[in-house]
Amino acid sequence: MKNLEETTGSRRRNRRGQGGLLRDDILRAAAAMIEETGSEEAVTLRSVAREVGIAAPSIYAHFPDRDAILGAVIDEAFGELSAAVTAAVAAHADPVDRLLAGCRAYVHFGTDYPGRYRVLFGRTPQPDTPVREAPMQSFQHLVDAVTGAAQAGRSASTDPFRDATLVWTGMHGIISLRAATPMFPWPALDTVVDELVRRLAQIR
Amino acid sequence: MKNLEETTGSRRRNRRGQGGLLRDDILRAAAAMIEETGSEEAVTLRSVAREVGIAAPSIYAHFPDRDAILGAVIDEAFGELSAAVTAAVAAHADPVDRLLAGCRAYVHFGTDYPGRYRVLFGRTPQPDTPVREAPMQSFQHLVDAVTGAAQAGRSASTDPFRDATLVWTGMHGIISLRAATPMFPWPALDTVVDELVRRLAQIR
DNA sequence: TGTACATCAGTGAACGCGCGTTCACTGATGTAC
DNA sequence: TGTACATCAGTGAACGCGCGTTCACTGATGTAC
Repeated sequence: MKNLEETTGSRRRNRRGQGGLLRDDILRAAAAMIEETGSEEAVTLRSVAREVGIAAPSIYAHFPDRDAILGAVIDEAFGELSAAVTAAVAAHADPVDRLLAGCRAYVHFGTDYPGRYRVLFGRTPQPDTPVREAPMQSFQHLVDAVTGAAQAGRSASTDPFRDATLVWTGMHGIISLRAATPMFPWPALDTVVDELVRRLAQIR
Repeated sequence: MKNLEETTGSRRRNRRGQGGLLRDDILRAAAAMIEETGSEEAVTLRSVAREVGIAAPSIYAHFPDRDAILGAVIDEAFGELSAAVTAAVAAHADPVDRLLAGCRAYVHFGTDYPGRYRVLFGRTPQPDTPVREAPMQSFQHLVDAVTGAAQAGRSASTDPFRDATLVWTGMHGIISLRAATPMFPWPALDTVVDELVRRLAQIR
């Protein structure tokens, strides 16, 4: 029988100078728990410590408090989302292909990692939350993609900002409504994304 | 100075036979707290009791446990949303007007009462959660509205189920993305709803 | 009309739990001499 | 090459808190006679 409380598991202490490795383990465990439970409430300082196999106070060497863990998970998740979209876009030259590929990558990230997507865009921010610049830059890339399609004569958009806003809204709707109502008979993901983006970005 | 713990406030005991009134007070308080805090975590059995001005165990006369309070709030919220949409639709005769009015009412409910909308459609359901029939019926009304517009020659839709799914997805996206990123320069709500619904329902 | 009593609408104290955080500490690892 | 020692990477116990839930209870209200 295993002692269930505060067990230290089989983890070996890191060597001198390698203390930072624990930070990565903590972030990995927190992200995994968000993905498994589908909510961030389950990510408590003590539950993360348990998952990693360390004593709860050991976390304070790497994060000032519980919120800092979640904040770091958010930063990392946004980096992953951004990288996935960028890579998908880069694989195509045609403006419409680039737009559609980026959108598919965005939606796939959201449906493949619903927990991580939720901490990014599924919560009402506290009034004192600072505005993050990175998402705004990514949105600008989407505006640019719609503009590019319009300039190539492939979109009827006369207001790329407005249409990019609609596209982003629609993609967010696909991700979060599917997560909220998994029993609904959803059609195949990629065809829905393509159709939605084509209509909202006025692709012709 | 007021005693902050477990104070009973100025509430008067209900008369015999009127015990059910407390149930309504509990639901009202729970809904108000969800709206104020923007999350359901804050709705604890004890915080609701505090808000109503009763002792915590008094709740057990009306709800078997904490989850039952939230479940009742959800049922009530869905009734309100459904009534708002039905009333809006009934005010119009033209098929496109009916569709747009219903969609506007849906989105307004979501943006006016983001907390209530979130408990309805903002969470990943537990695997054992029973499927609720009422939302499926409401979705069928949306399919009917798109079908009606198509039959009147006002929509190019050849697949009303698919297009109603897109419309629902888009409306959900408007509500939840606005709640998640309030600092974004969102355009006026009604024009966004109209444009989105027109494009996704293929109104002409 | 008076009174005993059943019922209803709650209360107050207590329980065990997991939480975030603090504090003083330990013991292996590397380094200066 | 040997050894004293500083440092690093953590630990274990404890704290006060709010939580959901239980239990035995209280006292006002209505009713039967």
